[in-house]
Amino acid sequence: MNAAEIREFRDACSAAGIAVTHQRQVVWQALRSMHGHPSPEEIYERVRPRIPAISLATVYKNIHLFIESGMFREVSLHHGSMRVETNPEPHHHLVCRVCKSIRDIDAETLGVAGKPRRLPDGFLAERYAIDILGLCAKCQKSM
Amino acid sequence: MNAAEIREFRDACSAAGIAVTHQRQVVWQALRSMHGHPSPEEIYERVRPRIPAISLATVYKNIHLFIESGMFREVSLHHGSMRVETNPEPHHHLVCRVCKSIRDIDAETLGVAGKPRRLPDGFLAERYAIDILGLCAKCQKSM
DNA sequence: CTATTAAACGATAATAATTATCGTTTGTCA
DNA sequence: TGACAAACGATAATTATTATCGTTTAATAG
Ligand SMILES: [Mn+2]
Ligand SMILES: [Mn+2]
Ligand SMILES: [Zn+2]
Ligand SMILES: [Zn+2]
Repeated sequence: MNAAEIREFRDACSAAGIAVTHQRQVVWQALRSMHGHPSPEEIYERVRPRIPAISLATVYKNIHLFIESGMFREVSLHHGSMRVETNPEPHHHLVCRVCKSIRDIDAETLGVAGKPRRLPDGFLAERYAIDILGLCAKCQKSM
Repeated sequence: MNAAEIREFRDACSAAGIAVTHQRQVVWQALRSMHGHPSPEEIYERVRPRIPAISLATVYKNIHLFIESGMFREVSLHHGSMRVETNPEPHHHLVCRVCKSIRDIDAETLGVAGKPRRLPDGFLAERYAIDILGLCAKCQKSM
């Protein structure tokens, strides 16, 4: 809305090497104005009042560009389908953001321990699931 | 395959209040024999040589039953669609396994800190994503 | 060891999320 | 002010998952 925000958006686009389009800016501002963890559909519904003719595909394309360029992040990586854990031992995961591989790592090797005291809003913790996001050795080489 | 495993499967079924069927047992054994984090399709392909007539739907149904009854777990909860993070601050999440709500929690409140030293296989860590899985206050009451 | 009955199964249609295609429009840059 | 690649909208296609429904099977009571 304001000038500083528009400048920030333009700078982010040029840093990412993408064009400054009206649709892109409105999607970006919608995300800026939203709280929580919206789905593409929810973002679409937020954008539609401003650009009634926008396509859901455009929203998807721009979300992906924003994530690739680091302007926003995904809450958790999608693997395309559900995955079943076959390792019954308590452990955590190394997840590669490029090839999406998942490797087990036990809490000891990881060096984080200890359940917390009390959680906000009376949340009852049953399990800690730590994903370390990054690059596997193979994907580091191919860059 | 062996008697002890079959006994374990039968006990788990009766504890879960579900019938002992041939298909169910083969899916269970397939999961037992697999490593890593297989998808329903991969489990299906593993089961097919033993029961060529099995339906993919049956594999899905049994995976869900196994997860509901605690015989296996999902690698990470599915929210049905991708979610975009709107909070630019580093933080973690409280995820309710019943209503699938996601609440932000900052690392400080959580009381876990510290990047680890070196990760196995040359994995390059870029970000820690901690999901605390459990029950939100509302879902605790409705039980 | 049967008969009853609810649960489970297989086939397949339906749904939901996401991606691909393609002709048209619009930024970018010289 | 063009030329051209990038982006857009419409929509078809794909993928993952779930629902439906007629048939088969496991549980169990007698
Ligand atoms: Mn694992
Ligand atoms: Mn968050
Ligand atoms: Zn990788
Ligand atoms: Zn809940």
